[in-house]
Order: sequence, then C-alpha cells, then structure tokens
Amino acid sequence: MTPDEYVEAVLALVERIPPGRAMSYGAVADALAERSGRASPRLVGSIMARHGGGVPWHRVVNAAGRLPPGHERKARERLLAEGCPLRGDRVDLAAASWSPDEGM
DNA sequence: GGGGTGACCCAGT
DNA sequence: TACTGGGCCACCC
Repeated sequence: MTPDEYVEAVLALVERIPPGRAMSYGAVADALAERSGRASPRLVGSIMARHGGGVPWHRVVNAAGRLPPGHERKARERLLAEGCPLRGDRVDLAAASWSPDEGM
C-alpha cells in the first residue's frame, strides 16, 4: 500500500463516520492498520491536517475528545448541529465512539 | 542523509 | 484535571 493509497483510505474511512458520531485518530489508525499494515495516530493527524479538507474532519478528534487546534469553534458548532454528544468543548467519546464494523 | 516537527497516544506523577 | 517523558512515522529543511 502506497502512502497515497493510505491517505485515500484514511479519508474514505472518515467519510464513513455517520453524523453524530466520532472517532479518535488512534481509532482510525487502528482500524486502517488491519488493511495497510502500518498505523500511527500521528500519521492520521498529519494526514487530516494536510488532506483533511473535503471530509467531515470534525468527526475525528484526539483520544481526549479535544477538537483540532484552530478549528475548535467550527468543529464544536458542526458536531452540535449533528447531535454529537459534547461535554463542554470536548466530544464525549464514550457515547460518540464509532467503529467501521458498526456501519456495515 | 541527519535533525526537528506535528490536528497523537499511553502511563506515571 | 494538567503536565512530563517515551514511542511512533511521514514530511520539510
């Protein structure tokens, strides 16, 4: 799997995240690890930072439920509009957590 | 090729 | 709850 394909896989998975749900970078990396073989939360983070435009990036947060730096306000509004469980300025991953298996 | 950096994660304090 | 240290891997200078 080439880095380019890995990027595509990450974006494709993020697109699959249903409204009102969310995934952590680590969860995305872990889910893709089975297909790509290599996975690092930091890779997913950098990929989202560079190629995140065009996908619901606000549904991807870090393990603590923190929103992406510089877009916290925007992400919170969008998540709120989708009915995603929020706890203050953080996503309640306990309730919003989603895995690819659920969506198929 | 070497070194620093980052939309991260986990465990310990 | 917040901060620190170690590990991680691709990207940029």
